[in-house]
Amino acid sequence: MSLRHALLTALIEKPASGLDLAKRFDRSIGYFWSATHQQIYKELGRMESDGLIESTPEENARGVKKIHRVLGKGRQELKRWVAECGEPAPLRDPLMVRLRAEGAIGPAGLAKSLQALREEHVAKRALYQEFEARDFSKAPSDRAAALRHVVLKAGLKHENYWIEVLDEALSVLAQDDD
Amino acid sequence: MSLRHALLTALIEKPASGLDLAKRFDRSIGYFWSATHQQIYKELGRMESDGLIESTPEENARGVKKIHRVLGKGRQELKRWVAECGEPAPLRDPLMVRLRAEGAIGPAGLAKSLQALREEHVAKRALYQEFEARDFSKAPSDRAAALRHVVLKAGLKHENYWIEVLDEALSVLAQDDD
DNA sequence: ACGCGCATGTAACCAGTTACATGATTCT
DNA sequence: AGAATCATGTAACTGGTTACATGCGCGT
Repeated sequence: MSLRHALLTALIEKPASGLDLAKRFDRSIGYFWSATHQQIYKELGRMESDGLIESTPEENARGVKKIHRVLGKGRQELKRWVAECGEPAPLRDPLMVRLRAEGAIGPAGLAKSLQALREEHVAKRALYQEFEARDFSKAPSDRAAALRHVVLKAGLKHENYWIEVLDEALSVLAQDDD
Repeated sequence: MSLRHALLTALIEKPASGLDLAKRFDRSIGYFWSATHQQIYKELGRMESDGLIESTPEENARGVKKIHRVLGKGRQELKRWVAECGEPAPLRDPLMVRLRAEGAIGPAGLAKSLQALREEHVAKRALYQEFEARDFSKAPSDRAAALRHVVLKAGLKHENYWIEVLDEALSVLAQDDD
């Protein structure tokens, strides 16, 4: 149920249309919670009928831009959810399955695709480093900025985690030039 | 589509019944690809009708234990999938949404639930460390074992990643004793 | 007037979750 | 015979993905 709360957060930061949100998700928020425009429209519709946001103009017309604003009930719901105890998020990682499968059936040409994956993560890390240099080169003044910095640093760590794991995997796979 | 391949891997290691698989998923494989028994049964059915595995006895009777074995076509499919280029896995992490939301609406009592989360990750890390001491105290001999070790080390790194991120978040949240 | 890009949406599908149903075996 | 447990399965639902449909407004 996090899409709803990601949207509430984005709309509190600034009221917007569905497409605006989709674009913003492609940048900042989307780096840790991706969503397509279809999903966003559907959820906005539900949020409106649940009374969490208001959307103007009201009519359901295609092609007409609609602006969505968070209502009191929406803020309340977001606050409730933030404090609620979060599950530990059951891990589900195809790479681990792949490594294990390679172990079970023998060399199958994994290395090449791991190399490609590694490069994507290196690129993403570089991107995050740029963001950090641009937005957080001096210590952030307010709490909200400090929290955004934590989120960005988490992204960086995450990319480093991937790169390290891929390097270890590649060094094992290289031992019998597969 | 990874459940299918996780099951193929597990069944190549050793033919088994649905419940056996569910139990094994609760231990080793499930640490990086969780699945419930319902899901497993459904997927095994599809895999059989796709000709990837054979299941004896054939009849669909409740209560009667069935053993599943991987067929040639199944091995082939697994091999194909292992080599195939893997997507970069679109990140989707509720914690980041929470942090950002806290930034947007102000203190909302996040710290307590982050503490709880942190403890779970510490516990899991300890568990993995036990596994490592037990199974990999001396350098693994064969390739398959080396790959399993890489997977376990990835799990460890992952828990460390979480703990570090949570510590950073907690230190920011602590600054205004929320 | 028509084509293009902006904007909103529907429909069909797939993977995963939760709750529940039912048959077989074993132990007392 | 009854209870516990092993074992397999169905049904309803939710969140997310892919493909497609439709309407408005602007530039040429």
